[in-house]
Amino acid sequence: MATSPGSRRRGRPPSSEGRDTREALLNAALALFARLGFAATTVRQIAAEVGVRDAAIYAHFPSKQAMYDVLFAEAGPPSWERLGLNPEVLAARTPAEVVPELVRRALDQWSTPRARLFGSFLLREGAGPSGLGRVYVGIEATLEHLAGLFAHWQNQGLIRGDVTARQLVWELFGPLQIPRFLFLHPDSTDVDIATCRRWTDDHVAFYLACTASPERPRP
Amino acid sequence: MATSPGSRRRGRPPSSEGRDTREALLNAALALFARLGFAATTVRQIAAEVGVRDAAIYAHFPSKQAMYDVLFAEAGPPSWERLGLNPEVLAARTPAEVVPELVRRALDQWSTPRARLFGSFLLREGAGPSGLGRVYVGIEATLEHLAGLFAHWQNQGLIRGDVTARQLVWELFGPLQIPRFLFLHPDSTDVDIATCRRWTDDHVAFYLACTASPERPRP
Amino acid sequence: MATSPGSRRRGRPPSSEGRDTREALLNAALALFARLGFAATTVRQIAAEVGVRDAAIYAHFPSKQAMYDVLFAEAGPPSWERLGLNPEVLAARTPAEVVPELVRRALDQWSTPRARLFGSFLLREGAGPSGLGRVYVGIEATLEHLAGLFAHWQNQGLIRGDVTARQLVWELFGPLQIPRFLFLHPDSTDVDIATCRRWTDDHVAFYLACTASPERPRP
Amino acid sequence: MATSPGSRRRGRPPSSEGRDTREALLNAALALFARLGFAATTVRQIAAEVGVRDAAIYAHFPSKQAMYDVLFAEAGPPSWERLGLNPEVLAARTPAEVVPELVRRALDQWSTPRARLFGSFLLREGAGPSGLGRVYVGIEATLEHLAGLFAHWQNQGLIRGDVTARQLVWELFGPLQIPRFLFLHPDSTDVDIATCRRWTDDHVAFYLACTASPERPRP
DNA sequence: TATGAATGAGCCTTCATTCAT
DNA sequence: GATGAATGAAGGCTCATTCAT
Repeated sequence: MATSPGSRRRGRPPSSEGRDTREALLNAALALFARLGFAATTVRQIAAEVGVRDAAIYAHFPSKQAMYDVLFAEAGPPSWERLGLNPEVLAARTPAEVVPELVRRALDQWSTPRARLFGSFLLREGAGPSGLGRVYVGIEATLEHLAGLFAHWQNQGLIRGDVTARQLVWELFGPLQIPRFLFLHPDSTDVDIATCRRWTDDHVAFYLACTASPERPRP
Repeated sequence: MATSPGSRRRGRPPSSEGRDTREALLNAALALFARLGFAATTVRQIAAEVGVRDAAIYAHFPSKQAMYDVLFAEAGPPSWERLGLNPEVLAARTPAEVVPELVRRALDQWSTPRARLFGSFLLREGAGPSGLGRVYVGIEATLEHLAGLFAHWQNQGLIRGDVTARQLVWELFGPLQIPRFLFLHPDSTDVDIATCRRWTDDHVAFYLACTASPERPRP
Repeated sequence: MATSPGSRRRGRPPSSEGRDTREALLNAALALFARLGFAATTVRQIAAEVGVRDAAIYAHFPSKQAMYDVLFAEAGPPSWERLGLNPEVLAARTPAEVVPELVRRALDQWSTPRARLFGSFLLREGAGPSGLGRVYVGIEATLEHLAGLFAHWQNQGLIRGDVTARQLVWELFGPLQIPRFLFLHPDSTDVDIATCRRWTDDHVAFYLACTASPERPRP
Repeated sequence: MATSPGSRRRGRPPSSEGRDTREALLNAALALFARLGFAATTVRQIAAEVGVRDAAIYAHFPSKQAMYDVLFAEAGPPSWERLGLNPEVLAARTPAEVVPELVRRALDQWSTPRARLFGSFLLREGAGPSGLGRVYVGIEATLEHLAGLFAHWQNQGLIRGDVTARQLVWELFGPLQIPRFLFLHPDSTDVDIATCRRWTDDHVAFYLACTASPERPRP
């Protein structure tokens, strides 16, 4: 992955090499922060991964911390909008149809290399307010976004009504987080990802069985 | 917490001071590793926390890494045995009675300062096989230990039988891990701990409602 | 000799200062290794001698050991070629003329500050295979280079023929080594060097008297 | 050679272990100083070689430097007296008989492990006044001791008279020093020692041939 | 006399960063 | 925009030594 450094001549490179050195540096930094942690990652490593010298970094970022900050800001909650799942549309269908798709899409997103990197990155850096806090924000956003949908289903009698809609969402997505972080990390193999999917499928089946409205749906 | 070093004179301290420096160093290291991560923790910090000079560490451990290794080896799965929950005894009671107690005890253990430290420590260091892997081992141990109990309840018709006992255990404890790591970290306040307990209680209530055998218990 | 460091500002020095830091570092290291030995020499001393901070060394060499290795590699046998003594040319002259000149040139070379430094350096570092071994290689090279010349003289009856030519060379140069290392060290004064020359002259006179062919030269 | 430390119980050992810990320490120190040099030798190494802990050294010597000083003081010139060669007695015999014996005895002494250690020790520590200076003192003592003998032979016409007796001694022993230090070091093998002896024998033969009085001995 | 535990100094090296080019 | 050479701070660790036992 790392271009061998030292082969580069000095001075400003032809602009054909593109302006994406900055992007490349960010990617390298993300990968290394996720794998090693911020403190254990050196600017030399980041630069080497991109094939430049460490001093070149300071043409793009004022400091190592600044790279971290940029990444941290990007590491926002997974956007449900980006998932193309419109609650209004979904409301017309039944939980048995929608829930598996919901989970599948979430898993697809969590499985992307970039998401796995961000996940490890957040997990590592600060159990307290910083890292896991960010995960929490993501969860809250999900709850917010989907609670309406589940409430609608409750009103229709398609899903049990004896707990809040928020909790229903949480009971669906909360249990997925452990397999997610356990199996979806930057070094995951295909086997890991498949294992994760199996755990997830089992949970979804259980969830649907549990939450199906106990009484028969009203006519 | 940190005794001020530098005041001590040169040689061996009089035994009247009677402190177990080795243990103290391990505790300080655990706290710092959990809070800052291994790489960001310096041996001088560890030593200062105990009130000795950094060089004194090397009379007890061959290296900083060795301290980590000792801690890592200690950070085993939470022993269910130590929880004083005997499956045979529990089998005589109903899930509605036992499950909340089970969870309460687990939470009690996870809430201890030491467990919170170890949790953060493991979370930080190595998402892949090392840190979270250890968490996974803990989960597996739990599944192993309690699956028999749940199977017994299934046989008695006290709990739904349409999923495996293992999954029943997982559906109980899996969802607790996120609130656990979210709210039970080394810097948790009482509010954090209370919040965690509330999430947990909600889940237990939901779980019991879901898993109660759908057919009425056999007479 | 040491430029005072610490006055320099942070970044790259303006090229107007135009110094070859790498060479300067090697020279300083050689002097210190010779005087104090490798282990007793600190990188800070080396750097200070050159007027830079110790960290600057690592822009030029990967380690202190690497500096040693470079010097050790350089400390090859004194090149007779460099002495400008061509055996073919010398063969036309008599031992009584050539031998004193040979010795004088060797002594001139051994007397240079750099040669004295290398001598002490080699002497210090490893009596066994490393240091003195290198001296031995130098001696062997000399024997090799000059044996032909002495054999030629033997054939002409200009020098005694009852020992091998190799031994004749050795009997000339071997005895010079003790005064050499005794008096030609990095701290030699002019008096030391003069003393060395006196011992040497005495030996040469003795050598010529001894090795003159005992029989009268053939007509 | 090193007893494994750590097996010793604490406190004062039974006096049966003898009072030679001090001697053992000195021997270990000599070996290490010779092999590694003073600076590169640690008190831990010395102690370990003897099977005690480093702190124990300070029950016998006030400092590492003190050990060095004791050794250095011992490293006196090889005593010709100890060789049992009485110049008066030798004077009654011819150079052709005495010289080979003289050299053989010197070589025997230089070949002892202890002498080899002291040799390397002196060679290493201070090319200038300290180490080689000591060697020089040894040489001077030899010259002093034997000059009378050679002068006697000169008077008898048994050996050439055109150089001073002092130089005759020097021309005999000076050339031996290089093979001595080259082949007689602490790690010498039997092959090394044999090689040294061969070089030496060649030199002695050459020396005798050279120094035999050119004129026929007076009747 | 020997040990374990501690100190203070210092060592080699690494790191993030700066600056002239 | 990128580089090489430099800095200052610090980091892990070793060393000689001290002291209570």
